Amino acid sequence: MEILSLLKEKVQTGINDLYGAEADEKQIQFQQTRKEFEGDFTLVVFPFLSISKKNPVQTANDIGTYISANVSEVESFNVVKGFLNLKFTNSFWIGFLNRIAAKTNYGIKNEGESGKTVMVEYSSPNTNKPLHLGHVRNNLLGYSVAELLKANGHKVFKVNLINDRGIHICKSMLAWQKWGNGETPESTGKKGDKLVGDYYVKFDQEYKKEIAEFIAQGLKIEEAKDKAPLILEAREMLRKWEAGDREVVELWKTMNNWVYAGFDVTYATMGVDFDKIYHESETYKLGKAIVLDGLEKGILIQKEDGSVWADLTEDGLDQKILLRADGTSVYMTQDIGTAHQRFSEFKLDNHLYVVGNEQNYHFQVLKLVLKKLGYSWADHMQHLSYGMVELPEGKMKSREGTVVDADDLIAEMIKTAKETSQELGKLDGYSDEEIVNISKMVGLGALKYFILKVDPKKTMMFNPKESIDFNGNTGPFLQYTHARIKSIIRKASDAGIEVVSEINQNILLDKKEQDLVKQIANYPSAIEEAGNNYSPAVIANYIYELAKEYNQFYHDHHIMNEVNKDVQNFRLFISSKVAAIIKSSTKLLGMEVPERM
RNA sequence: GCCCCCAUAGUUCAAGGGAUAGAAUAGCAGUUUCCUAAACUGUAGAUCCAGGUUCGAGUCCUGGUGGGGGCACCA
Repeated sequence: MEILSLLKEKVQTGINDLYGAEADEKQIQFQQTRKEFEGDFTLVVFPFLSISKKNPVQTANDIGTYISANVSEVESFNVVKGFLNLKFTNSFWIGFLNRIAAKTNYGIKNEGESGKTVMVEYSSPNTNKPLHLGHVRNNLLGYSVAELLKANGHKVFKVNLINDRGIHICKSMLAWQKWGNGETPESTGKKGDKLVGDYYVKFDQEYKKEIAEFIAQGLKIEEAKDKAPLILEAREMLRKWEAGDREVVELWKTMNNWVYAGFDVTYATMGVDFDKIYHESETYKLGKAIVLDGLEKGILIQKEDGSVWADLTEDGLDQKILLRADGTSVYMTQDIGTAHQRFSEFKLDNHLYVVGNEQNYHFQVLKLVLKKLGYSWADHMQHLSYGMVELPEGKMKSREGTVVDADDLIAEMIKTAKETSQELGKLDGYSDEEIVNISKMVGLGALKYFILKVDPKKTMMFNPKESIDFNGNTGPFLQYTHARIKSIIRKASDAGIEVVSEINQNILLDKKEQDLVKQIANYPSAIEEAGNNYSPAVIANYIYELAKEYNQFYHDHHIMNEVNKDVQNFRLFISSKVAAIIKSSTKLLGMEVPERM
């Protein structure tokens, strides 16, 4: 808040006046006053004791006296130990509300306002199997972070780099060729990504059988894995693909298109989108020229077999291969190329990669290699390294059938939302269309909030046996709060009462009302903090606090029955503001909120 | 073997070096002639262990224990 910078300034001059010494800006720490104490903002005075040469209470009293005399917005102060609690005047808070009254998009900056452009890469799936819960976290995070960056005024490009080539795709293709009997999504009624995924699993099963046979014949595991006919065939298929073999390329196109159609459905239900989609089949050769250039300049090294490496041992890391002996690229080479391509194509101030923390080392190396190659923009690459989603029995493993399928999970959430609504009788008398819409909003809202409220960096736990809650600190709680407010506003409107655009300066706010107004005032800084930290969790926590405050206010105060018109106007006004903030903040999490539920 | 990350109520999550470590859920006890009880109120319950730095440590440092991830001419 603007008032905070004013306070900091006054503290500085105050300390100068009182003790004749300069206070370091960093020493001036304001925090929100805790609920159990009287006040709005609190200054921690411990850092000034060496300057004041007095005890904490005396020092706090000195500064408090100075501030309340010199800042008209400060009504009173109190001191608890080394903490100076400042209380603002009633009219300060009313004034604040009147200042934001006309703002239709309070707290949100316009995209482009900051003058910065950011690229956010997220999702980036493989085309050999359907999306699972891990991808869901990635997608929701990527989407939400992109929205947060927009809300902070940046121009944002959302991009997806689809991994549509490589040995894993060939495995699905080969299995389909051998055992598919010409099955298609149409003939089976299966989603394309599911169908292809089934053949990926089929390959693995048959491959394992071959390995087991070889081991029974006395081969070592490594050797068996390397010599199994299926893997040899898959490699041959990859070779043919790279050589442009028509039949293989045709099959590859067909099956990939099945997968894309399936992904599109999942993306659409999750509500995520992209400004641009890259395909690895088109980018995997990028980077080779850059690497060869680096070799020529002596930044990279070449081994006897002709392979090219980056030597990072001086930086405490290993050597990293960048080109194979046969001159082909590896993953890292491609990332070097795509990064270069993007920074050349767009004027990017920042490039964020939303990728799991299992790839921390990869990104560390990527940045380092790019810097060694002399690209200063490498410093503007950020890895949003998010934690894994774990199940009670540990990591999800597709081979062991413990993956939580994205489509199944979403469908389950929507179904539960519908059942819960019906049990509570919430949707009685609603049209089928409304019931479907609201169930979708609530089910997805529960899922999205559940995932996004956790700090992205942390590993999170999901227990499929316990369905995601709809009570307490949940998405539906926020939606319910919104719907309740909308209901009041409708009732008011029916009674001929509209939300006012200015509040009477003379009404007195009680404690609960002040708490609510303070939380409203925190919205812009919550958006900034969430953007700076790439953390939707910051927003999630903020909305929850806001909704909780509102529900308490709602419980204790009447609106329609309030006889004092000014007070009624005020309560209707903050209700409407809270609803607007819930709507705009949940949107940053990719959630929708219903008008009623 | 080497490197990185994590450890908070029974459980799932919060806490920019600052006050008495917050919520939710599960448990217990309540609130509906009153704008939606998917709500509200009360109650009980936690910083892995041992040292250290600091006026002050869940947060920083060292060591240990436990868990996860990475160390491929896979992507």
